[in-house]
Amino acid sequence: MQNSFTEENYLKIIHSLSGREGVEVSTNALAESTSTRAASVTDMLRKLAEKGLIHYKKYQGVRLTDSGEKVAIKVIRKHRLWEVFLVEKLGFGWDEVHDIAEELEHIPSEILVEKLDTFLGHPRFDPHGDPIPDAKGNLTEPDYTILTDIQVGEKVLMMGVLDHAPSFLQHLDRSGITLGAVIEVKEINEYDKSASVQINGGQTLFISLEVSKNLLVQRR
Amino acid sequence: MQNSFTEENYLKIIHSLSGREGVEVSTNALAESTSTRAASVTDMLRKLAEKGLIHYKKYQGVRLTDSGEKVAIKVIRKHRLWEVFLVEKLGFGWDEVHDIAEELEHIPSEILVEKLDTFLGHPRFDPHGDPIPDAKGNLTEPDYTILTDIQVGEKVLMMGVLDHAPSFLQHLDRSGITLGAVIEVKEINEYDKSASVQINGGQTLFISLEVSKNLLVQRR
DNA sequence: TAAAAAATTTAGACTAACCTAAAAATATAT
DNA sequence: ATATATTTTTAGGTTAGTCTAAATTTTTTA
Repeated sequence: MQNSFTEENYLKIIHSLSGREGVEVSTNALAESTSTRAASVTDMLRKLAEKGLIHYKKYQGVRLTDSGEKVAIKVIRKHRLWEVFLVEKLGFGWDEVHDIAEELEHIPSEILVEKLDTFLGHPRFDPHGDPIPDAKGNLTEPDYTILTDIQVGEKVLMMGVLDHAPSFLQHLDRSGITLGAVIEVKEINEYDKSASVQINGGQTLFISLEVSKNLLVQRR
Repeated sequence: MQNSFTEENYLKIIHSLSGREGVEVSTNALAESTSTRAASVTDMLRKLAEKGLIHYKKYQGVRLTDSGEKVAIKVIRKHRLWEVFLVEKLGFGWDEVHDIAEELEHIPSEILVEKLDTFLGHPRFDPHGDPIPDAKGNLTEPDYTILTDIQVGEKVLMMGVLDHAPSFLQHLDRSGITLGAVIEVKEINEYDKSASVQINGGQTLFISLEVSKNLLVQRR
């Protein structure tokens, strides 16, 4: 039995909100993320539970079943592959692709996804540094560190972002902070935790705590 | 105001059923093509008329308005561009792409279509030989001739198909009849109008009237 | 630990797109 | 030209996904 566009979205959002440990997701959190009302979420949760896609006990929050997890990961795989296509092949900016990929991710056709994956050369990461699950549904989260956890003097590689908002990504573009950039933390301001960082051994710039909190980096 | 997936489909089908002269399309024909019941079609026609997308008088059949025509042509442009993508870039066969393109054609984003068009090198025809409308909505039908109108002794170029059914296309594949092939009509059987044709100056084969009726060719 | 606040669910409605059955309009045939 | 057949529309209903308002459960606070 096929899942609807809307059902797929709920599963994807439950996946992302429940994090790596598969923690319970609240009705209100889902209402917020789906831009609907809590009452609508409750209706949908009952349906998803009946289909065996989520574990759901009234008032207790919700968690994906193995079968729900599978569906969610397939959607995420499609989303991220399409994002690669849009950026690498069509020349979109990383700040422009999210909404279009939200639509493309629901196109149903296993063969399409696999041919797209091959066409793109089996990319491991999407344009925001998020890992792309493989065809079997294996999704291995890289051990990224948030920039706020990096000490003064350390040199790290910029590997991803937590916030995918266009305005944030555009801000990074203007600062010259791209995936793969080398970031050296020169100084941290005790008062507001803003940082002074050097990009690729060149330009030094100040970044606010808000920005640091959303940058995923890797020690080398 | 945005049109729904379903509305776009009705407009596209009205376009194709009303042919080049913009003839009236009947409710029953639409019910057939949309795989719904006539009563459902009537509901949708009332809605499309209210939106100014069709001319509709009860019991009189239906015709696209200029604004409906614009929407239909945009959908057709997207459908055909995606088909080119699926065949040229992803390696699908021309018999495999229709259903997937039916989904992709409804992805909303003007920029996406234009970037896709550029990526594909502004193709003029889709994998079945159908012309692709340009960004301004100009759709010029080439002057194809149906193979049944070709006389014995004439040499023509295979340029398109009327029937897009996978089984028909696969039959052509097995016969070596591809777009661009040179077809020379060697003989026409008076009794059943089947023909004997030579492909690319090589193999000679017999094709039934049913096949001839669905082959679009061009005199040179 | 009882009262207040917050979160969640239930009840009842709405819209889009579909359905069946019956009525009305148009077309065909005698 | 009237009777019959066909086509189309109307009437009333269904499902998915949403809503608001009210009721219920859980959590927090005093």
